[in-house]
Amino acid sequence: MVRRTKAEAEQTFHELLDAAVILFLRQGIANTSLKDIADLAGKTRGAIYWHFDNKDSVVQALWQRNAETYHQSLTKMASAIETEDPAKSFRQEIKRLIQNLLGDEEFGKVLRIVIHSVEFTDEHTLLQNFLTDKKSDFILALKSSIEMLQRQHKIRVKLSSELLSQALFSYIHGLVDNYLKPGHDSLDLVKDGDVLIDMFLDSILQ
Amino acid sequence: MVRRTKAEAEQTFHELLDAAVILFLRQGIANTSLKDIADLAGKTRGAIYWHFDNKDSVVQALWQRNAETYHQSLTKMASAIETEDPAKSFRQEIKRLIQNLLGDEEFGKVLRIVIHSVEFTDEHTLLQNFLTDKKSDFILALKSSIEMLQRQHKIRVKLSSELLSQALFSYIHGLVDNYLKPGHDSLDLVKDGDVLIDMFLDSILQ
DNA sequence: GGTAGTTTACATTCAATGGTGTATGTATAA
DNA sequence: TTATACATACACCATTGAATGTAAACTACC
Repeated sequence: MVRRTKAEAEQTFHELLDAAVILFLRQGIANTSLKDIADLAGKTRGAIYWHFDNKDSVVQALWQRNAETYHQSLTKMASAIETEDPAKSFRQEIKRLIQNLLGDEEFGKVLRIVIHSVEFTDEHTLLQNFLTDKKSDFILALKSSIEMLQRQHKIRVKLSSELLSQALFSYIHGLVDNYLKPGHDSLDLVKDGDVLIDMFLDSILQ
Repeated sequence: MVRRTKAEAEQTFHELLDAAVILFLRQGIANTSLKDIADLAGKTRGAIYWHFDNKDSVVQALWQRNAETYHQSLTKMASAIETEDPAKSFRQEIKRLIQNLLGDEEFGKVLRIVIHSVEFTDEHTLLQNFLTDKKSDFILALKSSIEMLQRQHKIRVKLSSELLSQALFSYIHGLVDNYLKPGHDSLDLVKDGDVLIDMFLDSILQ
């Protein structure tokens, strides 16, 4: 009924996203209608269509709100480890990545949604391409870092940077997936994250 | 119109599943209606509701048709590696697991569907529980095998069997996920699967 | 600095469709 | 003759996107 101030509008934007997170986690993306989200946020679908194009764009907005900054810092990993002891810095960066996930609950929720509720099919949607690009960014950052370490002879394995980055990404992704998946015989990254990362890195780093 | 013979009925059962696979991979589970499946199979929804309870039960039937035997053999891993050289057998079993995936296209497709199209949410569905149990079976098989190897002092890392099995599962799952995900800068398990498995196992096996 | 005009931030309504589960029909195999 | 393997028909609701309405916030102007 009432036109809101710019600040209020931004708040409804966030309230809509907050509601979406709750419902996506609880009942999945496919099983959540835009009306569900609007209802929980105390708004109408009109508000949703004002702020977003459709359901996929809600998910994308969630990423940009709660994950994009972490993702950005991640893509700068290669230059971040140009220190006296790049191998050690590399270790730290990987662990920091996990710590970000553990320390920021909302980030974890968005990751859960993106990993466990977004369908990846042959007919790519805009959202799929968006997320696939994020994955590529991550792998590329790992690859650049690994190449830098290789030049400094800090890598003991004789595999290509391409393969090593894929392997490391797969491992991290697997750990995170396993950690975030509901149904709790999952693993406890809080307790064991550092050890698990160290184990893997020990096998490839000098 | 016509009542089919038992063999014909079994064939439509498979034709329905085949159509479901195609559509699930192409456009996702959520975006595929039962009518879509029936149409592609040249049947009607009546046929689907005769053979299955709902869409989720179609997915479950897919698993049972194309993945269950592999899964079964997998759960017997612990006893399968009770050989002269259990560490070597363990390596082989893990690699054989990957080879199964690479060698059986239909198995790969079902894995893709299960990994990339089934939503995992807080409100568990029957299908989710079904699949989560399969995951647990896998991890348990790894754990038993690892404990057996530990008793024979074949494990060099000092981590618990629980942790090691979670780590190995995560790695394998991550590799497979990465391999099966569409959008091809993915890794090539056909070429590099063995090397990637060896690298990981080298770091934990004597 | 008050006011007319414009845009914003939604709410409401509309139109159309699609999808599900079930119930019922039916020819044939068993 | 009965149960099977579907096809057909029925009833119903959910969801989407767009179109329209609207009051208040903001802007421009005198």
